[in-house]
Amino acid sequence: MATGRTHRPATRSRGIPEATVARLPLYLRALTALSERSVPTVSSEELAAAAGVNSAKLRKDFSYLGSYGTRGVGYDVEYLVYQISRELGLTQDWPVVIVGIGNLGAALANYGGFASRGFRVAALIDADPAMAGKPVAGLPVRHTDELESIISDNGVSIGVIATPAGAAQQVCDRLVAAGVTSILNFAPTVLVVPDGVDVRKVDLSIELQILAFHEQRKAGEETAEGAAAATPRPGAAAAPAAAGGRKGPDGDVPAVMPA
Amino acid sequence: MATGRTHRPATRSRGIPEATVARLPLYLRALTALSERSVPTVSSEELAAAAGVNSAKLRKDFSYLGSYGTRGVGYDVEYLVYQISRELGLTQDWPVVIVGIGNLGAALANYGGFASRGFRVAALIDADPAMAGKPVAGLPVRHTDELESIISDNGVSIGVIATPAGAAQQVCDRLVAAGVTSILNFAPTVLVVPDGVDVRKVDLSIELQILAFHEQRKAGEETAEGAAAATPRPGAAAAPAAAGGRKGPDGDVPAVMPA
DNA sequence: AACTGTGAAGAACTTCACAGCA
DNA sequence: TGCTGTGAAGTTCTTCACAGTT
Repeated sequence: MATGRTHRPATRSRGIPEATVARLPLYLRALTALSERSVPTVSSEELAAAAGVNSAKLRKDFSYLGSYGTRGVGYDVEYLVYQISRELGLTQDWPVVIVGIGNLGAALANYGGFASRGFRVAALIDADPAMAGKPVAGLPVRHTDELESIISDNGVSIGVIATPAGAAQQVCDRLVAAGVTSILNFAPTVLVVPDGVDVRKVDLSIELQILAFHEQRKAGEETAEGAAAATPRPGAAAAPAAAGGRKGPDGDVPAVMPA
Repeated sequence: MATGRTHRPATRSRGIPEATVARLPLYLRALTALSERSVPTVSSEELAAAAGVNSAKLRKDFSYLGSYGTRGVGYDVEYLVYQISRELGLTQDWPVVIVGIGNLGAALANYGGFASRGFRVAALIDADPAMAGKPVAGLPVRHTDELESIISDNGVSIGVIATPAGAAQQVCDRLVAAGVTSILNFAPTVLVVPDGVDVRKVDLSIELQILAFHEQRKAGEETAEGAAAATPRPGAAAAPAAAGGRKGPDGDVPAVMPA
């Protein structure tokens, strides 16, 4: 999903399809679980089931990485864990900064899934002076003034934005100027970044809206099938006092940090 | 991205492509912003820029909904807000429950983006008896024992799971048994659900891993191309004893709720 | 016999480019 | 003239089905 502007033409190098890259972390998780249970090998069928995809897709995905399996047997779990980790760049340490330590930022700081996969939270940054120094997840919150020095001192290239929408672009600009080239954005805004910078977006409200769409469909099917209020075609302006109500400040995202 | 098992063949009805549905919330957000600034109409070009997509795609997307624009002019903002809201099912009220009130669950409960789009948090549920009654985001946390009655009393059909991985499937089963048919899963597990139930997955660690992949590529290109070390490459670490190391409990997700 | 690796067919999605309407 | 709506072409992703290997 969303990799805003700047998504390199996916060409160059021995390109692995984007869709495949997006599934590698899934396989890695399933494999890690098997590894912990000391399972030595898996078939594409079993692993696919554990990862929630179908086996043909999994085999095709792996074929882009190389021939890491053994016909008639399956894949060596440990070996595959290593190969996928390497392909994803998880065999190295990635220092990360989280900007915006509100509810969400704090949740992210406490999230255990980062450390276990090569990501190290280098610093937590917030614009609220009152937060400065306060420990969150064992790290003292630093003030936004220090953003640039933190980034360069730690060689940070990945930034996580968990500020309110209004502050996101500004924070993004500073991160990029300081040398960050990959951004994970939780703020409900489209970030504009220069070429060469990757942005991925996670939007809680969007996911719910997609669910609502399907939910509505289900409800519709039950009653529909037959008749009743079909879609009121636009034609004229029909739409009642429409749009009304959908106003008001967009609230979105908790966190501190005044624009 | 991820809609685990059970993703209805997308057929039936006057099917809107899944990819289009996933973008409607994006358009809706951009339109809402325009609406707040009292902008009466937009061209596909302008709206596309605001939503971060290209205009041809936007026009194609809208063409699946109907002909809501005016040639030579553009789209009526208010009218389009209404049509998209209706299509997404946001003109009705969706009661939602959040299960697992740890850091993440609390962040979700405080998230303003829900209420402003037709989602109402009907209840916060946690397995920790010590949490029961404690107010979070203005709502008292309820104990898991009450899960079934809360769902049926409020006619909840959408559930959000923010528990640790170990508890997710169990919670999911109970939600489904109680009547929930759409689930937004933040736990790093593949949920198994019966047909007819939709699952969407949001995985913080996966997004970071995808960024790391691209980041690694960039680093590789720089040196490859020939010249000096620009971006301060992250910590070495090589990946010696191969596969080893990647062990240890998967920690993941904060939150309470013992398995 | 069991299971991988992969060409080839098919489906979904995106982009082009232009006809058509206000 | 300006901009939408959409067939058609192009691209990416998925699935099939089977040859190849242990």
